[in-house]
Amino acid sequence: MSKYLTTIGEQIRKLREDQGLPLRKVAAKLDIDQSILSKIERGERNASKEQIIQIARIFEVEEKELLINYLSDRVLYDLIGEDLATDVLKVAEEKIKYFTKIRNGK
Amino acid sequence: MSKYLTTIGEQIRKLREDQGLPLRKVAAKLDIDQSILSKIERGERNASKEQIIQIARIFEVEEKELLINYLSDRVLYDLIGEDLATDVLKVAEEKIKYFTKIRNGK
DNA sequence: AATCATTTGGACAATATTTGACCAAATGTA
DNA sequence: TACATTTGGTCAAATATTGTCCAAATGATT
Repeated sequence: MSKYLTTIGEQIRKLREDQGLPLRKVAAKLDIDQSILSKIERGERNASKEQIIQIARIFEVEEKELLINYLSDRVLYDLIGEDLATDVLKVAEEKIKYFTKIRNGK
Repeated sequence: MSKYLTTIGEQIRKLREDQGLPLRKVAAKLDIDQSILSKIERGERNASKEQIIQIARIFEVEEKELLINYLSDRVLYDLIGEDLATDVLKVAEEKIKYFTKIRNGK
């Protein structure tokens, strides 16, 4: 079972609540309004990559862990309602393999 | 070897050139300026999903074939410069499986 | 070379989307 | 009740997207 089967928003909310911090405090560190953070946690707004990195620092978790969850959510967002979604991801993987192979000299 | 190891733009250009059509003609059918189509083919601009569907009709190819290439390009665009790209795609696939399972009752 | 068709690049305007502040209402808690 | 926290909605500013238009570059033909 992967540890990523949750949205980035849910993950952030859990981190915050586990530390017993109010939106206000965390939002202040991120230099945004608390209502924006509330919306990010509920998936109503999008966080920027920079904000995700700051959040990783604030809660002292691996940047990578949050980024993977964040980016995979964004990828899925592109595919909302597409029944081709699974095929698309497979092709995307092939392309990445192919292009990185090319980049590293044939 | 997959048939998708090309960008959607390259694929469109190939379809057009194989039929010996100028940008002007195809652009007219799409109701956009030829320079825009030129940019789409070279990956400098993005096509809309509706345009991709029209293009499939114009060249009489499977909508699905173009859409998969189109969407996978968009997915990869989100991941430009990310060395986590492969991990992200794997997690995205897991999430899709997971959520569609949820949707279909448990 | 001259001409004509095609393609490309860049400036520009119009439109749409994103981002965040702000504040009031709702909810939770002591 | 009183206080803290969270949420929902409106608004303005900033940014991104989309397409037109036209001139320059490139390619093909005679």
